[in-house]
Amino acid sequence: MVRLQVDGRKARGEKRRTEIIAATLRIIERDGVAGVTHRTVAAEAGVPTTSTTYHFSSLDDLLIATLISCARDMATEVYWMIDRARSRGSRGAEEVAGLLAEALGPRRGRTMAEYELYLLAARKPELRPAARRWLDVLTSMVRHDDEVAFRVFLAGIDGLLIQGLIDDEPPSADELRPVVDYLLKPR
Amino acid sequence: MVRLQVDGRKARGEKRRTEIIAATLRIIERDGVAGVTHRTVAAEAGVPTTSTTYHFSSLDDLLIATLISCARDMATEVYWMIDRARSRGSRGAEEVAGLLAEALGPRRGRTMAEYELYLLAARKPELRPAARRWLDVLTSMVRHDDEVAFRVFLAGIDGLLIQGLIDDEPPSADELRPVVDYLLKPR
DNA sequence: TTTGTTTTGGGACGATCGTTCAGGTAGTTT
DNA sequence: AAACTACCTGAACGATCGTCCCAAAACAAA
Repeated sequence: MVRLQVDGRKARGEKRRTEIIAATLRIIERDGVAGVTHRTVAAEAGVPTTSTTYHFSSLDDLLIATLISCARDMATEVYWMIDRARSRGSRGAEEVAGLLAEALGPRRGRTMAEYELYLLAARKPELRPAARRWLDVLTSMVRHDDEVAFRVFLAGIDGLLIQGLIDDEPPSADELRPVVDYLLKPR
Repeated sequence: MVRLQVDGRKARGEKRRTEIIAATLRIIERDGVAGVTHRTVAAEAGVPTTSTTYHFSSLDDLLIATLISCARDMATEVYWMIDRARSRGSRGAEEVAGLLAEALGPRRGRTMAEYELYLLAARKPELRPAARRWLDVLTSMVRHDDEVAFRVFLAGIDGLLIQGLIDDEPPSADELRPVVDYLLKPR
């Protein structure tokens, strides 16, 4: 018989799976990948310890699933960033500078988590497609009048973010805007 | 009595201390910060486990000492890079592109270790001065005709490195040169 | 030599780790 | 109803972890 509704058991399982992933991401934001254990994740998600081993065959599996999910979110955020920046025309730099300041301020933990994905992907090849996704989204959305300038822009964004993470105080959008302007200015 | 020679015991201790730090760095290059334990470090250095706890009051202390030492090496390397790039005049871009390709190729493990320092420094404020040292060296050595262009250059270098770490194959100096050229070209 | 200081290293403690297992529950199919 | 499947979970195992303790060795100062 063809069932239109999904198996209720599988539905609950899938829901818990995503809850565990969300809890893992919260822990990475707070304590880094080093803080991720079956027990800390289970406690954060409010589930028994064995639940994380049931839904993920190993701790590595859990980490990989979490960071892939994180990368997917990042890609869609980049998508909407481009969309907004376009609608603001020549003030795209302001939009970008604002988002960078946000990534280094209120969303600092998330940004650190994303760069831990980067480094984990450097060591685990299976994570690289996920880590590259936001780069791919940007590349596919932007017109390439100048390939080199575009690569400089991508590298500059990454560099500003990672350098901003070790500043004692997160840089403001006003401090970032001239640099972003320089990055976006055609020549 | 004033002794010109150092205490032989302290000398040996200091030597073993640096050996432990070197072993720790090798482990970070190979397995990342996650692979660092008192026992793995001791085995790599060929010393008993308790030796690492004697010379470093905690595992955190060992990590901090290692990454500070790593940052100091990086700063002196940057110093000589600038020196060589200057002596090559307008071909400084070639020098920089070559060093980037080297950092992403043969010295890939070391580069990953350096960025793990970055992320550790993002979470541990006491590491930030060490992590910023190579930026400071560059900043102090280079004439600031254009502050913004210089900041773009620094960010671009960082971005190229971290993006190169998740490439399936490390980029060659030839691929990097146009981007570095664009970064260095005055306007 | 005697006394004091620093380094060395074997052994062990309690804590925490990843993972397994077996029994129990809830939902689906026949 | 029974049979089957998928999810849940408490308990526990062996391994490994950071760290401490203490006696021996090496060296310096008296």
